[in-house]
Amino acid sequence: MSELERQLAIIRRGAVEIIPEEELAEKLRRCLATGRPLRVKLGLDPTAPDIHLGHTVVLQKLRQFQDLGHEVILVLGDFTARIGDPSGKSETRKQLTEQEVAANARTYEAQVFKILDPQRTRVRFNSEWLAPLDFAAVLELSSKYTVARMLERDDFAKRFRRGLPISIHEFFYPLMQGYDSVALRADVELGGTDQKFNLLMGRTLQKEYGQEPQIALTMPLLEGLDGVHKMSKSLGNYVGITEPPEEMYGKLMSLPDELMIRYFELVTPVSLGELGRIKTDYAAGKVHPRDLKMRLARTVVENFHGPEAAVVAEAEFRKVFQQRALPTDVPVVAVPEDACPSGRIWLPKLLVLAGLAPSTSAARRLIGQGAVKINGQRVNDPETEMVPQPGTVVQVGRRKFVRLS
RNA sequence: GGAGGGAUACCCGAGUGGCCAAAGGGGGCGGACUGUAAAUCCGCUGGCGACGCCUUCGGAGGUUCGAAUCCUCCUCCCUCCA
Repeated sequence: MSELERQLAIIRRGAVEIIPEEELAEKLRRCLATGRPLRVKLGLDPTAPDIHLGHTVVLQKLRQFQDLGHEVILVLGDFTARIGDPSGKSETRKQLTEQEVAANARTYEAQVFKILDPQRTRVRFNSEWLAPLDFAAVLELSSKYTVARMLERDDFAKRFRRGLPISIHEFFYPLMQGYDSVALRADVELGGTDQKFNLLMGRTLQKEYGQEPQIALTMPLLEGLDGVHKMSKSLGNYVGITEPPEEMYGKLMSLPDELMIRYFELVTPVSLGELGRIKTDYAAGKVHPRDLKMRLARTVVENFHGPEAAVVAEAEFRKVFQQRALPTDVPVVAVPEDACPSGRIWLPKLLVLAGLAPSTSAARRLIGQGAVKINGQRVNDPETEMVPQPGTVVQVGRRKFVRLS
């Protein structure tokens, strides 16, 4: 396999579209000949600095570019964010102060460099080149595109058809993002599939400004732990990359089997060859799906917390969920004196105090449903009273434990 | 500016004077099974030391023995016309 083919294969991994692939090959060929790396751009929204696995799909791809010797430019859309929100239908997004943007940028860096190589990454703010544009420049920019083409964009088209409002300024978002590519002379821009229109805008504008157009590379939107909706914090189906190792490992083990391969492909650094082996072994039934999933969980945890942490997390998982034993670290909770004047405490009350149930009503239900154990002993009577002896372990469901102090 | 329709629990959505803490579905949570997967089955899904009481059906008043349901005003949303 030639170097060009090798690079193309790696870049293609997991990608939904590479528009157009021939041009990418051409750019790569030139790279190999001249030694000048590609400039690969990714835009980030500085309003949401909490990164989860879903965001890492694109970061992982950037990392692959870096490993191939290319250069990555992260564009923080501070200017874009200061103006408002493009896709929000009704609420105008609160404007960010410079301090907030700076703070978010730092948070981003801390997280992003868990995946990216800092040596080969540059971070830029788009206010750098967008803020100085005057109205004449904006007019020129906006003359490069037509309303009809703007309305081709899916969400605009939909809203237009339904008679929902589209503010004029929303048209500027793709223009601004596209202009980022012009300002940076990007060779490639990455994004989720939802970014396709914006990525293509970069191509169009670059051509208008006399540049060679960038390649638009779209990556899938990763499904979350529910296996249905895309991963997002608000849906609660996410794995945050700063979560503790045990948490991360456990969450990944609850992933539906169907998504394992996809996760291997999109969010782990396993090599293409290894990935191929995993796929065939799994398809042939050579691995127990559970074991493969454990490998996935281990790999991901390793990636963010290191190999030792991964080993510990796995051991912990085995202990708690396979052997049904107590976790190593059980949070300790103190029972306030005044909660049990008679020396005994009503169990539902205890569960609430310990944060194991939201209300005594809910606690009663849980007890009635056989979810509650004291020192491993199931309790079924909601009227149970007990002496809160230090060391007593209270458990609700499979994963909530508390030790009394 | 004119005409009409709507707002019900986490979401969708029934209910149009008492039997309503409010059908049904989704989601979620527990239990069984198990591989913290899927599928399946069962239960729960406002609060309160509780077979009773309290607070909930956009908001504020009113009618009534009794209101999610009827009346008045207000807020917000949608559809059609201009």
